[in-house]
Amino acid sequence: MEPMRAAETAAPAGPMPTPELLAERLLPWFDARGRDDLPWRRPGTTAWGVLVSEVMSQQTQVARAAPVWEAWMARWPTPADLAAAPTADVLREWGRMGYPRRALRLQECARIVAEEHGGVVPSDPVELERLPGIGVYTAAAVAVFHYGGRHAVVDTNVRRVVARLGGRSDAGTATTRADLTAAEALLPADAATAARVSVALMELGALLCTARKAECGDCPVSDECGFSGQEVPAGPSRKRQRYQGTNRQVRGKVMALLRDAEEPVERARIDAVWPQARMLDEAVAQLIAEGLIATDESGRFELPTR
DNA sequence: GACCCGTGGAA
DNA sequence: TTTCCAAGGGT
Repeated sequence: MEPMRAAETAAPAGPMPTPELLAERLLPWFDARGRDDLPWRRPGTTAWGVLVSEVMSQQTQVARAAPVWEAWMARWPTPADLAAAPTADVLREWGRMGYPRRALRLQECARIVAEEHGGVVPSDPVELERLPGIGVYTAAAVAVFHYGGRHAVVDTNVRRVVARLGGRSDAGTATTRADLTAAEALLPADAATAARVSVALMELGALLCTARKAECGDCPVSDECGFSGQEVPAGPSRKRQRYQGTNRQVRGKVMALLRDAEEPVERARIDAVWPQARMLDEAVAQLIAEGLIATDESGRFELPTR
C-alpha cells in the first residue's frame, strides 16, 4: 500500500475544536447573523427546490441565484413540470447565471426523478450522485439540508474554514477525501445539530472567513482557530483560468445571441459575434453536440426546441 | 490532478 | 480598470 499522502495534505497543522465546542460557538452566531433572506431556506421548501438551489449555486453567487430560483420554482414547481418544459425555455430562464450546461443537466435530473423515482428526490447521497450534475457536494447538501441526514457538506467555504481552523492558510483547489474526513470529524453526533453546523460553517466562510479576508475579530470560533489573527496571503490562491479570448467566451456570446433572439437566426448573425471563424466553428459544433443549441429545417440556429 | 465549462459582483 | 472568485461537476 502506498502511504496516504492526501490525508497528510489536509491534516490540521494544529489542534481542532471538539464538535461540541464548535457547535456551541457556531450555532448561536448563525442564529443571530446568518442570512435569513435566502428563499430556499424558507420552511416548506421541497427536496426538489433544495436540489435546484444547490445546482444554481454551483460557481454562481447565491445572491445572483436567488431571484432566478424564485421565478424558476414558480414556473416549474416539480420535477415533472421541468421535465415537460421546452429546453429553450429552460435555458432562457437560466438567463445569465453562467455554465448553461447546468441547466441542461438539471432538466435531465428532472426527467430521471420524474420517470425513474416517481417524482421523489432520493435522500441517499450515493443515489443522488448518480444524477447528472450532482456531485459529492450537491448530493450531501440535499441529503443534509432537506432530509436531515448526517453527512459532511464540503464546499469551498467549508474547505477554507476547516483549513484555517487547523492552522493552514491554503485549502487546496478541489475537495479531497481528506477534506471530507476533516469535516466529518467536526460534526456532532446528532444529525439535526450536525446539519446546522454544516450550514453555519458555509455561512461563516461566505460572510466572515472569506477567501480575501478573515474577519477574526467578529468570528465566533476565533478562540479555537489556528489561523486567528493572521492575514490572508496576498495574490491568487490558485492558478486561474483565463477567460478573454477563449472558447468559453465564444460559447457565451453565441448562447447570449440565441437566448435573446425571438426567432431562429441566420449563420451570418452568428458569425458577427466573433472575428475568428475557426474558433466560432469549433464553439458552434460543441454547443450543438452538447445539446445547448440546434438548427431548424432551413439551417438557422436556435435554442433546442425540446 | 489538471483542465474545461460563463457571468458578474466586489474590491 | 483589472483582478479575483463564487454553496462545483465532468472528463
